[in-house]
Amino acid sequence: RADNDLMFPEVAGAVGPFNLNSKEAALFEQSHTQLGTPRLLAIPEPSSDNEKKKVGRKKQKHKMSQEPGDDGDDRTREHPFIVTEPGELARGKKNGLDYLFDLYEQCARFLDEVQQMSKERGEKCPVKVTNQVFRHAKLKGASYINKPKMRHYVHCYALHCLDLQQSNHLRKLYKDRRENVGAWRQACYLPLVEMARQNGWDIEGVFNRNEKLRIWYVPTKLRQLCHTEKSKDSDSCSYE
Amino acid sequence: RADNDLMFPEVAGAVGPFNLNSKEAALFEQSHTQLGTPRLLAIPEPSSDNEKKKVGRKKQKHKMSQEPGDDGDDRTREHPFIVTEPGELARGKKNGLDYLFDLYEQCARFLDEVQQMSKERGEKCPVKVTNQVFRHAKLKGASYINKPKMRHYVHCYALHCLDLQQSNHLRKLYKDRRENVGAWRQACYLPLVEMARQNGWDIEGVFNRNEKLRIWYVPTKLRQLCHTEKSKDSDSCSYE
DNA sequence: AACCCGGGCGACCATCGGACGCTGGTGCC
DNA sequence: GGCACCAGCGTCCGATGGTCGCCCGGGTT
Repeated sequence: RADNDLMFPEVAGAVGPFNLNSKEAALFEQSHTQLGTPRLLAIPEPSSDNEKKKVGRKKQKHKMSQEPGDDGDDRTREHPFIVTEPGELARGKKNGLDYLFDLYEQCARFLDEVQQMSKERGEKCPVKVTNQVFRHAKLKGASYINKPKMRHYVHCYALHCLDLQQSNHLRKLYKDRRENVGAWRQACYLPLVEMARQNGWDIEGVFNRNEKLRIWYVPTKLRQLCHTEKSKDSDSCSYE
Repeated sequence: RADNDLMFPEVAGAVGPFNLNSKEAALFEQSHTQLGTPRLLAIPEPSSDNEKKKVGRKKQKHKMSQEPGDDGDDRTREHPFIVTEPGELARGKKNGLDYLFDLYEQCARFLDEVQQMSKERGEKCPVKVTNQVFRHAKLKGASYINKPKMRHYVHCYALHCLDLQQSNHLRKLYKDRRENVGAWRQACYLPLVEMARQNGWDIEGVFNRNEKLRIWYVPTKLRQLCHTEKSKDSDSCSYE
């Protein structure tokens, strides 16, 4: 039959079910490039996992089979973030904000790779940091990157990209006040809402116009804040 | 607690679960504007349903409760398309290609509306014709628009947008040869692949550069064809 | 050592983009 | 009227964007 979309006989067979996208066949992933450690993890503030790098030990499965006397270093969970000022190294079992922001740059790099690959394979080419990118990052060994975390702090990174000055001030302020990360994170919204106001409330546009931000989805909460602020604005002056 | 993302007390309550997006609350939809019939359905070639417009009768449910002697006019399925040349009205219980292409323009209009609405509500604003747009079209009474159909013929519409001349020629050719719609549809791929070749195989870019096409996803089949043709190109000259 | 605070991220969910193939409309004989 | 063709579109499916809250790490007492 000629239909069922199998046109171009020479093509049909060759192209058919050949999308490695969704599983990213380990073949392609394991190899070389090693983005994770040499350049990237080294740059910012690796209080995280390369303190001693006891390499991968067995993954403890809920209190079972844990050598006694060895409380290991194969941490599963990343150390929590604390508010640090720019250039400051986090003390103790914590990670600083420079490290947090570097994670976003790493993701951008992983996105680049995914884009390159999908172009070579003739697949849909992602424009944003998608699930596929997180999966790719994991396969490349960047297990410290995960979706919920990255999405959680996107707007903090946004402020960092859009107004480094103000972002740095806020970090210093919240550090000196000994506020926790959650409080700092919340505080990052306000300056962004102000920026949106100055850009006709087009927060989407604000993101898209910035080279580094373009690849990140605007967080729902930020969009909502902009929306309600806009409404309050136009409420309070009853003309127009 | 201050976290759990409920910051800005005055905002939290007001904004919370107020996304009408996914159901499009009939309230907002039923009303006015009536895109469907007056301007749009009237323009092209409504061999479709307004021949007599016996308004909505009961939807027959698989041979049950059908007034005898009344084999009604409440057609469920649209009349199939036939290959028509530009300006030609389809004869009999068929629809012509001008009508098909108009459906795409209607979708663009529905997308506009959805974008307007989502901007007003501070929701994510779709850039492409998404499920939401099809749902909106249906709610607005354009029941003759549906996703599988529109996706099926996207590349035909693409040719129509990108090279009207060639599209028209192809239509005439296939009409004169008395080819069926499926054959014409298949034939539409080739000129597009050629266009992609002339644009560095960037079919995505070809779509995005065209005002009307930008809102449509590049069909998988077309992307795959471009990919395999590209491979054949570079195979056949062994240098580089 | 025990406790409690805070936040990392596993895992879930609604919805998405995408596709297949059944159903039945349609024209021909 | 009956049949064979073929295409419309209901309906499914894997994967996506987005989120919640459990679990436990870590600092404090």
